[in-house]
Amino acid sequence: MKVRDVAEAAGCSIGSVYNEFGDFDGLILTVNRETVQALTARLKAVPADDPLRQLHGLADAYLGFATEHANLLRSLFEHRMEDDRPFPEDILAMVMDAFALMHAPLVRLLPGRDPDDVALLSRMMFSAVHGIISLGLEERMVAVPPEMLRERLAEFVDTHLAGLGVTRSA
Amino acid sequence: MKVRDVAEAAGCSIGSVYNEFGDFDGLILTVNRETVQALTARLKAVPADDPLRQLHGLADAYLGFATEHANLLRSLFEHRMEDDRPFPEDILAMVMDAFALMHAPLVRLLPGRDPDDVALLSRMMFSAVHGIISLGLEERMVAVPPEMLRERLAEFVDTHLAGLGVTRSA
DNA sequence: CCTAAAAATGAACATTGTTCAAGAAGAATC
DNA sequence: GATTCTTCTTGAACAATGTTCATTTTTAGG
Repeated sequence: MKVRDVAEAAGCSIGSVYNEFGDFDGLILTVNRETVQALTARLKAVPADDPLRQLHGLADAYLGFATEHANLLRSLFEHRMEDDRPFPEDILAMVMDAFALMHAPLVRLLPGRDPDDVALLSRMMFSAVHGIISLGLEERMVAVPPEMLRERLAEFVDTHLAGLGVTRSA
Repeated sequence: MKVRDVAEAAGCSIGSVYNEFGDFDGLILTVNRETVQALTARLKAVPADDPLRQLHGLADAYLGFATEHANLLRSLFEHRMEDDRPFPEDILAMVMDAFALMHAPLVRLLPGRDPDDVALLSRMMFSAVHGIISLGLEERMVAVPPEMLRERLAEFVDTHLAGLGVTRSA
């Protein structure tokens, strides 16, 4: 993404882009905000009736979004602020909202556990799924091939839940 | 990293940097090669006597390397080639060598399984661990806090192995 | 209409990757 | 040692891109 391209696409001058977004970071962050919102909308569309089915649905929805918008997700997770400025709070809050959707079903599946423990478990599961998907879609390095990603991701979720003591029959 | 800084640090001209590395990509890739080699050396230092202890050791070594050289690992995994040129084969091969160290103990722990299956499982586990560590060290977004990363990572490995049917007593 | 505030503009600047003609250094031959 | 040829090194100049800001244009108020 280039400032000049944005200006041309918007039919305005370079200066106007700066008036609107402040600087290049502001431009990127605006895109990232829309990315989080689009992702959240997609995750919210997953049925929440059965927690196990919901977890699989969320993983699948995340995979779908990552497949269709690989660049946007990379921008969201890999962008570094200029001059070590802090990451905007509002984006963090939006990501947390999206994450809460993944946290909820795990809480239901592990009713006996310490809530703080479940919070860390869900963070870990999200990071793991994110890693599998993002490396898998890179098609380089050590990665699960994209065409197998869907079923293997489901398998991963099942395996990990089994390790946590969740029985599939429930 | 800037070409001019490299030239100054090396005590030569800008042109000499280009004679040596070709272009900016060549410079980055040279750094990435050293990164893979350093990582491999570190992983090879993990004792291979007991496969379960080895897996934990490898995860821990990976975390240690990522903690000490966050920028190098990011460069290795996030760098995109200019002009969509293909990723160098030799680096891929070196990464595969490093990865084989993680694959081997899992093969020993799952002797009954189809080798292709174990290959995919180990890729998935590596991607998962990579995701947990890289997001965790970012300290932003949904991530496992760095100070808890070590023990939680071990817990993750145990949980996933349990899900795969590996008993800790062995 | 006139004036003041607000917004838009794009030329000019700073940084950084890249090129390449010119010069320096070295090797080979006599 | 001198000459020539080859190779290496240099850094000025160029290209691409983020950034600034004095100027111009537009809008709003009276």
